[in-house]
Amino acid sequence: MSRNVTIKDIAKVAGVSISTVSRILNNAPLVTPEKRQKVLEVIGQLGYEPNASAQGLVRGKSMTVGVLTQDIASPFYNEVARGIDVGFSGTGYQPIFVNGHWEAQDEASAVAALIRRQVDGLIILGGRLPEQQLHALSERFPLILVGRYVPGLEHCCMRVDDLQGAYLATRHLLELGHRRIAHIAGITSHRDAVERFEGYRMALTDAGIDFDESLVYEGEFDEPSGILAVESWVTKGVHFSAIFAANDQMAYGARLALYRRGIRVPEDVSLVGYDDLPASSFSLPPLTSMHQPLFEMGELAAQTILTRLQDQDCEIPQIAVTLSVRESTRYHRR
Amino acid sequence: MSRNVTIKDIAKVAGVSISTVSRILNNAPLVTPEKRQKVLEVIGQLGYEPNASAQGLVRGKSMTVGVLTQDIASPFYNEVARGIDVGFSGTGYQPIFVNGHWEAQDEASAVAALIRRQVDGLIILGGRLPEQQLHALSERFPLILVGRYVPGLEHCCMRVDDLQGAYLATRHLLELGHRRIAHIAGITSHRDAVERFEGYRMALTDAGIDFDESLVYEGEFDEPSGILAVESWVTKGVHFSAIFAANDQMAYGARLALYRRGIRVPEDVSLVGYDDLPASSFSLPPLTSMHQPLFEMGELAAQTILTRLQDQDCEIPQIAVTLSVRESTRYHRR
DNA sequence: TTGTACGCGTTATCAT
DNA sequence: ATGATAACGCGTACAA
Repeated sequence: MSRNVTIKDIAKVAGVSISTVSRILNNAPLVTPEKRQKVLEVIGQLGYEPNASAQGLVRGKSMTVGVLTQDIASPFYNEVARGIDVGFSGTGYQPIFVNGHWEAQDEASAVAALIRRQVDGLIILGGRLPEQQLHALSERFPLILVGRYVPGLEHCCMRVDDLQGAYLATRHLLELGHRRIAHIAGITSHRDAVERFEGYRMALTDAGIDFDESLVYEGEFDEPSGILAVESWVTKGVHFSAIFAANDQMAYGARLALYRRGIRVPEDVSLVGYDDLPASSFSLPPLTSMHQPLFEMGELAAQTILTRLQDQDCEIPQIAVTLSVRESTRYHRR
Repeated sequence: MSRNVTIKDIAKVAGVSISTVSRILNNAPLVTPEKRQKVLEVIGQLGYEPNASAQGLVRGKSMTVGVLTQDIASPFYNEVARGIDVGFSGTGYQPIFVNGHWEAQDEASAVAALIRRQVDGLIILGGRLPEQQLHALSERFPLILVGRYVPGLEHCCMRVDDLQGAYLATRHLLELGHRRIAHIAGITSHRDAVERFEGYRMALTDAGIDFDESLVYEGEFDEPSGILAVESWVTKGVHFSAIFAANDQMAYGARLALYRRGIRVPEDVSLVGYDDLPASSFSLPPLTSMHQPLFEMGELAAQTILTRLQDQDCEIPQIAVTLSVRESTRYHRR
C-alpha cells in the first residue's frame, strides 16, 4: 500500500546527500558525527529498511542461499532444515526453502525459481535431479548435496553411510539372537533405500544366514507402508522375530499393525527404525533407531556453504551414524 | 562463479536490441516471427533466467510473500506451511519462510528481513508480535494472521475457535462417563492455550462438575511436558480416568508416562489430544484428537492473500474444528 | 568531508 | 516493428 522508505527520502528529510546516508548505513568512515547523528535519527523515525533487491543488483550478491527440500512437511527434512536455519542465523545470509516433491520436474522449476532470485549458493536435500544438471549447477555457485553421492562432485556431497547404518542396525538384532529378521525397504529408486537394503543383506550374509526374499517388503517410506508390510507377512504366514524398517515412519506403521494383531513389541517381535526422529523417543515403546545427526548435518551444510561463499576451501566430513538403543528391541528367546 | 546470463547478452548474440528481447520475454505483440524465433533459440542455448531483483526493482513488486512461522520443525506449523506452499504453487508468487522462535525479538528481525526483501504480503503464524506492530504492518501490505485475534484487524485474522474445540473435546469425555478429567494445559502466554483451558473448564461447569485445580498441569506444548504432567499426578496420588491434553505432542508424552506406570489406554485412562497431527492416526493406540484443518488453513491463507494482492476484497471464514474419535477414548466403567 | 554521476538488469515510454 | 533511453534503489569511484 504505502511506498517503502528509501535512502532518497532520508537524504531529503535530513538535508544531506544520498551518498552520505549510504555511507552512514554501511558505517564507512569520514562522516561528521553531527550528520551521522541527524541521519540516524531520521532513519529511526521513518523506519527505513534497505531494499535487498537494489542491494543485490549493485553488489552482485543476494545474500541468499537456496535450499531445495523434497517435502516441507516431512519430519526427516525438517530436522535438517532446522539445522540449516540455525546455521545461517546471524550471518546476514538468508535461506530460501523450496519444494521438489521428489519429482525431477518440480525440482528443476524450483531451482530455476531460485536462480531467478539470484541465490549465491544452493543446498539440495536428496532429490532426483539428473547428475548432469547438478554438475552444471556446481559451476554456477557453491553447491552442497545432502544425502546424495554424485561422481565428480565428491567435494559437494555430504554423505551418510546408509549401508553401514543398516548393517549395524541389523547386526544389533542378530546379536540379540534374532535369526528371522524381516525388512521393510524404502522406495527402490532412492539410493538410500537401496543401500539400507544392501546393509541388511550384508549383515545377514556375514552372520551366515540365508537371505529369504519373503521377509522383505517394499514400502514407500510412510506409515501405511509399515502397516501393509506386517499385514502381508501375517497373512502369508511368514514368521519373524524382528523387523528392521528403513525409516521410522514405516516402523510406526508396523508397530500399529502388530498391535492390532495382538503381537507385542518387544516381547514377541523386536522393532528397529532408521532416522531416529524426535518423536521416536516418545513412541510406544520408545523405538530403537539408527540415528543420523540431521540437525547437525543441516548446520554443517550451512556452515560449509558459508565458508565457500567467501572463496575459502573446506572439506565435508563423512557423517557418522549411531544406533539409539531403546525399548523396542530385546533378546530373542528360543 | 560464472556470471549469470542477462538480456544484454542475449541481445548481443541474437543481434537485436535489448528491448526486443524484453518484449519477447513478456510476449508482447509487434515482433517479427523470425526475430522471435532467433531470440528464443539463443535463450535456450544460453539458459537465461530473468533476474528477479531487477524485475522487482522496476516493477515495484517482488512476487514474494513472507511467511513468519515460529518453529520450522514443528509438525503443527509444517502442516500449515505445506498448505501455504501448495496454495502458492503455480501462481508466480513465492513464499519465503522465516522463523520467529516464539520470541518477539526474533520475530521482529525476521519481519524486517522480509521487508528488506520487499515482500508483497505477509502471513504470520501465531507469534508474539505486539498488536501495535501488526497494525503497522497491515498498512504496508496485505497481512494474514493465522491463529491470532487482534482487535481492529478482524479482516486479517484467520480464527480457529479454540474455546469451542476444547469444549467439544472435554464434552466427548464427559459423554463417555468420565468425571475426573485431567488437563495438560499449554503455555499460558499463548492465547490458544488459555482458550483451550477455558473450554475445558466451561465444559466441566456445564456438566455440573466442580473445577479441581489439582487436575490441571501447565505444560509447554512438548512431549516431556506430558510425561511430567502424568508423573506429577501419579506422585501426588491424584485420581483421574481421562486426560485432555492441549496438543498432541503433550498427549504422546502422557501416553508414554502412563505406559511406564502400567496404566493402560484406553482401558484405565482415556486420552484426548488437540491438533490431530498426521502421526496421531498411527500412534498407539490411535489418538482421539481435535482436528484443525491445518493444511486447508494454509492453503486458504495463501489464496486469500493472493486475491488481496490483486486489490480484490475477500472475507476469511471462521475455521471449524471437528473431533477425530479414535481408539484412545472409551466408556468409563464405574 | 561531502556531493555528483554512473551502473547493476529489467521494464516501459518514447521516438524512429 | 524496433531501438534508444529513462527510471527503479542502492553502492561507489570520482570530483569538489
